[in-house]
Amino acid sequence: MKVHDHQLQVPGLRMTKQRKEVYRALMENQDHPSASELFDQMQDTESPMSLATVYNCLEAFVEHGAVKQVNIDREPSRYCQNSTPHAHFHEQETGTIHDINFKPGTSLSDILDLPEGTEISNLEITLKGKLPQ
Amino acid sequence: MKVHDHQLQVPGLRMTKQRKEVYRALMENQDHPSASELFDQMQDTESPMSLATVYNCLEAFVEHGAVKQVNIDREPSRYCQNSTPHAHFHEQETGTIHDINFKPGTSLSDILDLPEGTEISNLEITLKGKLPQ
DNA sequence: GTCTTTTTTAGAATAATTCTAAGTTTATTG
DNA sequence: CAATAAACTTAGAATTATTCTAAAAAAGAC
Repeated sequence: MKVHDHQLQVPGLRMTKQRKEVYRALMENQDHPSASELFDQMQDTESPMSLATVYNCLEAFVEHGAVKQVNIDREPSRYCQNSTPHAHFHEQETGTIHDINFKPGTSLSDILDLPEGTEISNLEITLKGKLPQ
Repeated sequence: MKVHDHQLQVPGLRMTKQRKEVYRALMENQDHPSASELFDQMQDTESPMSLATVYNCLEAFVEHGAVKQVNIDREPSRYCQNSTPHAHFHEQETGTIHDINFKPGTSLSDILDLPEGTEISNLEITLKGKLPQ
């Protein structure tokens, strides 16, 4: 069994060789690549694939909750291997995207004036600005 | 002086008749229209205008901080007359977008694990789900 | 009024994403 | 295993929100 093989599974999803490669690329990189950046990476693997397939794979992962799709402004979607709830910080100077975790024990309803009984199925928090150096 | 005329000003921005109409439409409606919805509305006014102009006007308002551009998923941008910091709730069944205010005295840094000294220039919070009837 | 800058405009261009329809792979069933 | 069905991949076309272009119109400055 190769290193990392145990990670290359998404429950309920058939893992074709294309999906494995896309998933591996996402898991191994800490940045937030776009579909076309992933497509470029895929050309150097054992299973180069079409851009449509990259999109198809990503869509399947997102639908299965294994990957998060990150939309900032009208820029191309980016994809995030961290599927737990978290926020994104978009550093203005570099364009880098950082994951920001919630403080333990807190939740959005601590600061938002939401009616009682609101059911949240999805949330996206994006900050833009400058991180200290 | 007509009703509402006093509102039709954006500091630092020349108010052409096209901009006045777009701004009025945004201020008078509580929904979050897209550029093309605004374009349609503009056809019934005294100064029907091109779609490019609607986009130009909106861009100017957003740059001047008078209007907020709301991006949800990859849907067309929507525009929000509420330029103060707030969140957006996207009701799944109807597609309606509601403004959600912050609880007084709270801020995002109450719940997010941000490094000290972080400068936030912009934030976007979008929730999706169901509001109680 | 003349000059300069800004704005508007129609239409073309761009680009991320989705669609289509055919081919390929994988799973299932007898 | 062979046959069939279902799911996946693919190249290329289509879609579509938005931006760009270059020329005309409007507004402001002098």
